[in-house]
Amino acid sequence: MNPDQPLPRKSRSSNIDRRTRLPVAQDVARLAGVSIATVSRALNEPEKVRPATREAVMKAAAELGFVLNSAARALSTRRSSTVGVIVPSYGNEVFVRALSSFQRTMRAANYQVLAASSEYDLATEMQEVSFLLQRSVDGLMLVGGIHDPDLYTRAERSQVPIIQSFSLSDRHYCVGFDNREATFRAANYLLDLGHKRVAVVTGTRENNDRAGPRAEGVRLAMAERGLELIPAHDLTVSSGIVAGRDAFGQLMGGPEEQRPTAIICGTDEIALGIMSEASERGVDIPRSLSVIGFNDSSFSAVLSPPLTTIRVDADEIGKISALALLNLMNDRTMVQMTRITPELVLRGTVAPPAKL
Amino acid sequence: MNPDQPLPRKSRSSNIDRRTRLPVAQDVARLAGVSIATVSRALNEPEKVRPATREAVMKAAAELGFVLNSAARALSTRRSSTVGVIVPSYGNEVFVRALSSFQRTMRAANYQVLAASSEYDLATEMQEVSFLLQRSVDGLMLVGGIHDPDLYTRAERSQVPIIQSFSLSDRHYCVGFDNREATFRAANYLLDLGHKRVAVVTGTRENNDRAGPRAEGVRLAMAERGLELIPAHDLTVSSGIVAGRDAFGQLMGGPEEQRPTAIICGTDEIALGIMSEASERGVDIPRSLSVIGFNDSSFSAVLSPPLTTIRVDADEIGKISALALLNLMNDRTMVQMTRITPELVLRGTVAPPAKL
DNA sequence: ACATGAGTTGAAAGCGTTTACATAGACAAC
DNA sequence: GTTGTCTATGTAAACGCTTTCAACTCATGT
Repeated sequence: MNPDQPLPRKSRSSNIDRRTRLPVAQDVARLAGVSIATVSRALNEPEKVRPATREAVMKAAAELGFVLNSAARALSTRRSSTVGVIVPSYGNEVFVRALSSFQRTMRAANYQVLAASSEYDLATEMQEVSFLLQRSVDGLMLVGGIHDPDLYTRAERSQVPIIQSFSLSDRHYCVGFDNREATFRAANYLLDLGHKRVAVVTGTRENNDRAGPRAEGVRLAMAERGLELIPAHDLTVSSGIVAGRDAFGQLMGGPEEQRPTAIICGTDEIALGIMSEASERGVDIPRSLSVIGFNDSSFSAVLSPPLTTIRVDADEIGKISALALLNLMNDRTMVQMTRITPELVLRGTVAPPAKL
Repeated sequence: MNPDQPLPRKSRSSNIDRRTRLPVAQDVARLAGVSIATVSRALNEPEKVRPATREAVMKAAAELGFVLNSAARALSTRRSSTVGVIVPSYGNEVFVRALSSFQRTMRAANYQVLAASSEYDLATEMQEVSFLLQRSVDGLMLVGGIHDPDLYTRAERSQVPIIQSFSLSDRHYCVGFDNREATFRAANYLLDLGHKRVAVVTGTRENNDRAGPRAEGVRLAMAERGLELIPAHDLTVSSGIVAGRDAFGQLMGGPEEQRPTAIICGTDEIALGIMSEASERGVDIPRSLSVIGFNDSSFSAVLSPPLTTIRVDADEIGKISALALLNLMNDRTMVQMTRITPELVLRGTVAPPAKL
């Protein structure tokens, strides 16, 4: 337009060089009449500077609207005050709840959390972990104990502690519960009521140490009573509500004397799918079919009938995991395993078998 | 133990000084026989270095297991490759969905996302934003257009672009929809069926530009037909399923001729609560009461009866918001407003009023 | 032969903190 | 008065990158 007008000096970065550069510690130091080191101390270790000095610094900082540059801080201290979390999926309410309380706890300790989902895929998870390590997170929370073997190596190399959640392990720090025992107890409850044909349907068991053991628990309980969990009654489906609907079809398709009289589900979503399909096909729950879910999702209590389910305190898992990780990151001693106890919540979807 | 043994030199940071220090660019440079500048270029702008050199660098980097230190990078470039998102709550599936697709899109562009929830509180939101700005996020996604006035000032000061979602604005970049129009259409659908007493129940409307307009839309549709949305039929509740149950009690408590024949809900969770309570009290949906939800949550289609609801494509909102923000952060031109169209999904919870 | 210029590379100056170390006072003990 | 101990502050060197600028290498055109 106007070639006479001198172009603004190109700044170093591609961003516009604003006259209003953000204030840095040096500016605060100048205004407060102290050195930059004192500014840093006043902000990070207030007890180490004389009250009068401290206040001068605080005042100057407030006046300028100064905020510490966290990248510089991270570079200097070699800690990012950031932790990473990888959950299998955001579609499962229980993970979101755990994530949420994990985050709340971390936030209170002045940590930021970077979250990602693996979509139940080990390679994706590894990729996300790489990304997180590159961001030099100070700690990592993972779900379950099955991961890319490289993951542990890499994390250790970067000295990033890992906390495992939702399952137990004797080789890693963990906050979780015994998945097998949970369904074992649920199955026993059904067997006590007289059920003989109990089915189990879970999400994918590949690289998953929650779903597999849940099926195991049922098998075990039945075995103890001389019953067999027949293959047709042991289903692996993709997770989610629609998967539950499909499962119903597969389980209840055969002749009546082969159909299960009760189903234990790996998630409440699957249970909901089964209930929905049952209602559509006119199968009465619980009179003709008992159903037990897992997780006690928010909707479970208000279904009709309300869903009997295995409740897991996800908030607790998230919170304790966070506290544990905080300990680990600060080289404090730390119990290796925290065991959460799932609780069988009796509601309206279980009854004795019809033919009893 | 052994006082003769010299103590290991105390390292600068409190961490243990590992013999296995992580490799830095300098190490790669040395191994590849090039300068550190070339390493940086090979990694960031491969096309600017001769193929042979590039490969030498890559090989050396791989051999050492080198990863860029993102804090150093951020400090140097003044960009963190991190964006922040604040949603009102993780308890609302629709926000989680949007967040998830936002994240996926950002991730593909090599950005990390820091997420937080405001719990529908402006002060909390502002606090989180402060925290995010301190982390020097490059961009911000917020839900709705009502925020602490400081928020915009501070963001602008840091030159952090903001994208608003789930509602529209002519003052800010936004990806959302017309909340009033959405319920307006839903209300008209009910009115066309002959309903005269339509109620509306939403979550908190304070500092919320989604819930308020949703109620507005109903009022407007009724007004156009000479009907009045009476105060007793216009409810604000805390969000969630239990809130829905309460709402049912309040709305259906009065004498029959004052009860609404249809209810439009601000979320599917509220609708679920209402349905649950209705079923418990023996009120037949849809014959005695029609219900319309909002968001089309995953469980809505499998309720019995399946919930008629206003579907909002949260994945789309998340994805487009991310793309928009990416444009903004790269000083690219950008449409100011992207309008998503909600869709009324007809299912089983609406029927003509009983007394027609 | 020489200037021109495009394409590569290296040296070095940041980026904004933290922190080891030095220094300077103040005060007590001798 | 000297010495030593403390405490509060300042100096300056990292931290590990990116990027400007200059230098250098080869073609290429004249």
